[in-house]
Amino acid sequence: MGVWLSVLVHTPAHAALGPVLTYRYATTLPVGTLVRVPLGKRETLGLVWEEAEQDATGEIDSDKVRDIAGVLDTVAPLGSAWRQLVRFAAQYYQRSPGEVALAALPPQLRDLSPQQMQRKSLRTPRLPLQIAAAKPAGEELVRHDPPVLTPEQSAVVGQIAEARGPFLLFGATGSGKTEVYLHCVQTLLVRDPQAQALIMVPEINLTPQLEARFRARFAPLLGAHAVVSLHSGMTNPQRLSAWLAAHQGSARIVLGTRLAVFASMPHLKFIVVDEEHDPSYKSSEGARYSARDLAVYRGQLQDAKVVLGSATPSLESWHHSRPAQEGGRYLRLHMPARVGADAQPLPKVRLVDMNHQPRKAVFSLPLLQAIKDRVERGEQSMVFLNRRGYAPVLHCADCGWKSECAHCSAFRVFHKADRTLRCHHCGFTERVPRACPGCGNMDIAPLGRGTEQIEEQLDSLLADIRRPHSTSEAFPDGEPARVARIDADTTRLKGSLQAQLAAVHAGDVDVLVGTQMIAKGHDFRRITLAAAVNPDGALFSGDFRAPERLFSLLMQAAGRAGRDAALGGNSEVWIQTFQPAHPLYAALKQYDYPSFASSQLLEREQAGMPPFSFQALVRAEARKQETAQAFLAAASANARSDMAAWEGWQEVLAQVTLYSAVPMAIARVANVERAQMLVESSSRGALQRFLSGWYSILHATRSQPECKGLLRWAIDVDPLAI
DNA sequence: AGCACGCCGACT
DNA sequence: GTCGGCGTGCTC
Repeated sequence: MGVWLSVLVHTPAHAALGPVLTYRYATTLPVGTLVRVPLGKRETLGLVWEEAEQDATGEIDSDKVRDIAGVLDTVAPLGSAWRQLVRFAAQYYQRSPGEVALAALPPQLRDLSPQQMQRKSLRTPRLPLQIAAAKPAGEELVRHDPPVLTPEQSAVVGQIAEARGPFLLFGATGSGKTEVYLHCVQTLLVRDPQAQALIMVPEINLTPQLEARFRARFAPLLGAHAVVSLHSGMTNPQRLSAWLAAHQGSARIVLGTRLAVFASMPHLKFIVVDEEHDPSYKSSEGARYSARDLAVYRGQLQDAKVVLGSATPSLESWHHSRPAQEGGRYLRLHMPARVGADAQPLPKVRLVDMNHQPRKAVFSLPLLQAIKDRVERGEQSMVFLNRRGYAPVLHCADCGWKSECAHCSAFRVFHKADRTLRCHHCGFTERVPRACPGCGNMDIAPLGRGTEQIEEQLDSLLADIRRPHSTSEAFPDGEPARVARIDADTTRLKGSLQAQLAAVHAGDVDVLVGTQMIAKGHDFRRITLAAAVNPDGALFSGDFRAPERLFSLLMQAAGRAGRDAALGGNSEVWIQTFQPAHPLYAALKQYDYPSFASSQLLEREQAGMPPFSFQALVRAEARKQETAQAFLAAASANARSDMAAWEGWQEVLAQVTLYSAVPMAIARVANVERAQMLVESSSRGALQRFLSGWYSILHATRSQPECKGLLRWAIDVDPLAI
C-alpha cells in the first residue's frame, strides 16, 4: 500500500532508466521534497518530482517499486519556480531532469543522512523574519545613505525601476556599473523585507572583491549572514550552508559564478549577470547550460528583474537589445562616461605596425621606450600575452622534431621555470630533453613565445632602467625595474593570486606580465600603460567568435589603464599588429563598440550565423577517429530515415541542416579521438524539436556495429566554440 | 552515474 | 596461484 511518487535521481538521460523512477511511501509527500531512496545496491539522494499515477498501470510492476528510505524533512521542498527552471534547462540542453536537478543541488546534500542533515539545519539560521524582527531592515536601510549617483547612473536606475526588462546595461569600464547594481539591490531590499538578489560574475577570482563590496554595504544593515557566496572554490560544507541560507531566505544576497544560477531563492526579485559576454557563463561539461540565458529565463519565471552588464556585450545580447520596434526583447541602457575619481578619458590607443619593426622583435622600439619612460616616472605597465609557458613548441632544426604530446594531437609547451615540457590538454609532463630525441642534436630551440619568455626579455631589456624614489641604501642610483608575471602557473596555490595582486597594488612591481587573468576586473590604480604584444591570431582564427572575444579582451585591458586621476592623462593602450588597418583595431581606437558590433552582426547575418541562426553540436569520443565519425554519420543518416517516417516530422527535418562529422580542432586528447557534427537551423523551435526527437535515435545508434568502441557522446546546444 | 559481474595480463 | 584492468548490464 501507500502512495506512489515519481522521484528524480542523479542518472544520465541515456541510461536505460526512464527520466523518473517510481517509489512508494506511507503518506504523500509534497513535490520538491528531498528524499533518500534505494537504487540498486546503494542509497542515494532523490527529489520528489510529481505524484505518480498508480492506476496509469502498465509500465512498472508493482513488486519492483521500492520504498523511500528517508525524508530530509528539515529542508523545505524545492519551490515550483526552481523545479520549472530545472525542467526547462533539462529539456533545452537535452539532459535528464534528474541529472540537472541533482547537479544543481550542493554536492554534500548527496551524502548526508536525514539525521546529519537535521543537525546541519539546526546550526544555520532559520528565518529571514527573525533577522527582520531583530532589525527593522527598512528603516536601517533608509538611514544608511548610499553614495550619490551621477545623473547617468540615476537615469539608468530609474529605467530599471520602471521597465520590466530584461536589461542590457552597456557601460564603459569604470562607468560605475557595480554602484548601479548596489543601488538597485538596496532599493529592492528596502521595499520588500523578504526580497532576494542574485549577482553573478564569470570567475571565482572576482568573487572576493565583489563580496567585500556587497558586505561593506549590506552587512551593517542586514547582518553578516545576509550576504553569501556560491561557487565551486568553496568547500562542500561552506557550499551547503550558503545554499541552505539562500533556500531558507535568510541570505538576501547571493554572489556567485554560473552554478549560482540554480541556487534555490524563493523570494528572488533581482538578478545581475555582470560581464555577461564572458564565455565562462557557458558550462562545458554535464548539462552545457548558459547561466546568462538561464538567468533571463529565470527572471521571467520568478518575475525578477534581470540586468546583464558589460562594456562589450555578447553579440547575442546586443542583438536582443535592438530597439523594440525592430524586434528587440531586452532594454538597452547606456552609460558611456567614466565616473568619480576615475573620471578620466579612456586611454589613447596606439597601434604599432610590426611590418616596420625588426623581424623577430617581441617588443617594438616605441613600445619598449614607452614602458621604460613609465618605469622611470614610477608608473606601472601591464603586458598581455594569452599564452602560458616560455614557448609553445620546442623544435629541432636538423631533423624537424617538435615537442608533440604522446597522447594528444598538440604540442607540449616549454616551461623554462621548471625545465619541463607540459601538455596543456592532458597534463603529460616530462623534463626537457638535453638533446633532440629525434636525432641527438644538442641544439633544440623554442619556437614562438609565452609569458615566461616575455618576462625574461623584459627583465633584460629593462636591466639598466632605474625606478625613482629609492628608499634602499643598496641602490643609491634608484632600484632596478621589477618585472612580475601572473598567470595560471604563478597562481596555482590558493591565495597566491591575491598576494601577487597585492604586490602590484603596493607598487612593488613596475611591469606586470600576464595572460587574460590580469585583464579581468582587478583595479590597478597606478597602471598607465597596457600592451597587447601579439593579438593578431584571433583575427584569422577559424572561430567566428574570435574577433568578438579579442575586442572584448582589448577593451578590458584598456579599462585597466588610467584609472588614477592624477596619472590618467597620459594613459595608453598599445597594440602590436601586422594588420594595423584591420577594422577591429579601427573600431577599438575609437572605443566604438556599437560600430564594431553592427559590422560583426552584418557579417553574421550575411553568413547565416548566430544570432541569426541557432546551432547545436554533437560531440563523440572514441579510441579511433573513424569510430567517432562513424557514430555521428550513422546518427545523421538515422535522423533522416527515421524522422521521414514520423508523422509531421518532415517539416522539422526540412528546417534543419545537418553538417558532416569532422575531427575537433584538437582531434586527440589523452588518447581519446574526438569528432563533432554541427546542426543548424534558422528557427530555435525547429532545432529544439529536432533535438528532442533525435535523442532516442542517437541513443539507439550507439548499438550499431560500426559504433562499437564509442566512449561517449553529448549534445551542446548554443555552443560557444565550434 | 554508480556498482556489480566477468574475463584476460603482471605480481605480492 | 591472486590483484586489477575496463567492457557490459542493471538499477524504480
